[in-house]
Amino acid sequence: MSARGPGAQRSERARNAIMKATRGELAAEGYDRLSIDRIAAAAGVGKQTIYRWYSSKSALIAECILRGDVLPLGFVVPQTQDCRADIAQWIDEFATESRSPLSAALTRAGVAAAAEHPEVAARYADVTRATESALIARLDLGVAAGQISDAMSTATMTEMILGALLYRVLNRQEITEQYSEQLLEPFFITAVRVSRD
Amino acid sequence: MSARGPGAQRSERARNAIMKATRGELAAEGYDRLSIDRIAAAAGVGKQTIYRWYSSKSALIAECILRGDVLPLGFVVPQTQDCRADIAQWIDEFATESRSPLSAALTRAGVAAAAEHPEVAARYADVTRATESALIARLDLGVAAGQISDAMSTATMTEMILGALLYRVLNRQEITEQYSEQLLEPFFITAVRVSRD
Amino acid sequence: MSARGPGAQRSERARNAIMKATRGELAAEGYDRLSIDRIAAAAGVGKQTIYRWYSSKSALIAECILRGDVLPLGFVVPQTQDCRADIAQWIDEFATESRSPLSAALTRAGVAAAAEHPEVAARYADVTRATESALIARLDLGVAAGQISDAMSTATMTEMILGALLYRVLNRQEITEQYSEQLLEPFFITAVRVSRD
Amino acid sequence: MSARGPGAQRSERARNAIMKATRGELAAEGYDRLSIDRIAAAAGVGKQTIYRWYSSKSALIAECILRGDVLPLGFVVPQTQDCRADIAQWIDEFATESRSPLSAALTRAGVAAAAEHPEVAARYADVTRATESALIARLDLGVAAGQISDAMSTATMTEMILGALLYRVLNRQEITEQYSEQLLEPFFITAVRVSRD
DNA sequence: ACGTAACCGAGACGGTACGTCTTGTCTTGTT
DNA sequence: AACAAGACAAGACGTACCGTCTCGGTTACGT
Repeated sequence: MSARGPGAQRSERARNAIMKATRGELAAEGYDRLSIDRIAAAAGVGKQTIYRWYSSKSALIAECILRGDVLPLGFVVPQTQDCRADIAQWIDEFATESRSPLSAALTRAGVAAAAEHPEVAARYADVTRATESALIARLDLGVAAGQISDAMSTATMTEMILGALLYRVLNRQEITEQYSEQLLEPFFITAVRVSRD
Repeated sequence: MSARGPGAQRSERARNAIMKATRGELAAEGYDRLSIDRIAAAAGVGKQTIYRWYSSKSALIAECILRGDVLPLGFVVPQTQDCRADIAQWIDEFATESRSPLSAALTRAGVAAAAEHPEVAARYADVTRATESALIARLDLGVAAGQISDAMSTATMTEMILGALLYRVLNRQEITEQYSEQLLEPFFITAVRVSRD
Repeated sequence: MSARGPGAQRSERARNAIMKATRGELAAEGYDRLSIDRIAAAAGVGKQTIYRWYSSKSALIAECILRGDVLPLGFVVPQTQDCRADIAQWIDEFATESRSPLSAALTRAGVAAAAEHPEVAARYADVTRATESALIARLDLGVAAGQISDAMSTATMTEMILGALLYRVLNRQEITEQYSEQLLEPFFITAVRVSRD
Repeated sequence: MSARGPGAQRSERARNAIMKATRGELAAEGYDRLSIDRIAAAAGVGKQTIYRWYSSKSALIAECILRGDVLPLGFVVPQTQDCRADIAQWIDEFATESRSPLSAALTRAGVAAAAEHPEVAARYADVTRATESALIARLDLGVAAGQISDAMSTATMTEMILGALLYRVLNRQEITEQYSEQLLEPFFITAVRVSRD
């Protein structure tokens, strides 16, 4: 029946159960207060199975983040004609997700973990880098199209946008629609602005 | 004259020693891994003396933040004629402070604590609010003086600036001078920009 | 009259309240689990007032025992013509008292304290010695009257009787009337016995 | 073969080390003043390993008593022709053991624990019951052989003897040879006595 | 009559030990 | 071999008391 050779193969069932349980614990309890025993019990898994694959609590969270289970950054940046609308849509998706208490709790837990542990921060950076790159690429196109001023680096723009969004989540403030819109205001050369000048 | 009933008075020496030791632990170990036993020992204080006044580890960190011992936000925003230079100077001071590993570690620990615990977040907000208000006030003057576009809220500008700065600290990236300068670029109406339009 | 210098006199109210509260704690909680803090609170007294007069928990219990508040040994041994009836009556009084759960608990607590602390044992001995002496004296009269065999020491008889009674209290077994009567059986020369031989 | 599911089996090494360390603490410090932390350290065992198997300090002492580590009652009652000599020998063994300070301290600690905690008292009773039964059985043979008066219950005789012996240990008085001998005097029908009547 | 000294209730202090919880390792038996 | 279960050593957690010290305030002697 089994396609296995000698010795059991790594159980994908166990891996997924661990990830799911970790995500649940992270959301419910936060980063500290998270208990490996509880994760093992919830996943129906022996503790050693966790420690076999993850050397520590931080490594476990790191993997969780890397899989995209924690930070709500997995949205695709659209590529229409309208640069501002594309970025705005990505921000809206993030904002919408962040309004779910569970997702916000996960984000905070992930940030806390990254703040505390360099190894988690490294994984965290892998994920944010992907998102940053996508946003930067889209903004670069906007610069090329003359929709965005080239007076500042698009990388810095991205950090300002992501920074402001995370700042709101960490401070437990809602990311309203108006707020989202305002984030783009300073970067785009608008008709209104041009005409006013 | 005394405002309290009978019984020994609270020892200010103990309180200060606890705060100082807590700060040291935060910087050295981070928020989790922080040990009350070690703080008590370092402060030369009984554990109960800590627990008498702070109901939990989080409450202790919260007080530490409120006293301004953790986040490097205590700088005064200058009030010269040049709005951009004033804000830039505040950012430079923050950036300089953030280059100290100890200060960066403290900031990360504080953010992690705030991310995890609403009560810490509340204290954290008390402190950041003061800084935000000062920056907003200065920016508002800049708007009035026509140095800044009124197309977006100064509060949002402030959050974008602080968000970007914290984002760098959390990601363990240095806040370079160029980065600092770029943060102001999108908000100020410059001669170059005007002429280009 | 007073041999003391200036200053407030010892508060008899406080002393009594402490003794009463100690007795209550002993009966309710037993010897360990007894808390000076709780005694002070129950007595409406500062802790220092307890420590001023009693150097330790044991000294406090010792005083409590010495005042006759703990062991039910304060009964007078009657002196009628009938030695056996006199001793039997004393035993009955002890037995009756020992059936009160509170009194039995106090006795057990006192024995536990004496077993643990030589200083308590010394006070305990002061109290038991008085009782032993009274019983020995009455038994000696019985020996002189030919009612008791002189083949063994009356002191040992007394220890066997008290030992058996305490053994029952410690083991939480009731001291029944039959048991009390049997305790005297081996020591008295009875008509029945003489005639049978 | 195994009656248990998967998982590590209870470590007999740990159990024995705990018992040994508890006995040591009991003798050295007495029942109160006994510290679980110290026992764990002395036994080279985690505290949780103690609490996993013993719900409380009292339960730990109870087990210690049940294993015969505390009360010196493990001697066999001889069965020769001479009942008085048999009982006398058992008493002598107890008396000899009780002269060891360590053994006396253990006895006092055990009695104190039993006096304070019903659960300890129950285990204590399990142990004393075995000894009582053995003594009663031997005394019953003596009654059948006409060496002992049947005027009183042999159970009560046993309690008087054990009570007197414990009374001496608790009061920190030595059990001398004369004292031991006198304990048997009232129960046995001697030639002298018969002739006197 | 008044100051001085010992008392008092209250309660904060530096500590010890508690009993619980979590971590990461190790062992046993099952799949 | 990989797994679930779970015992283990280590040690941090927050709680309860300990015995000492300090705070204001209150007697009650001795001058």
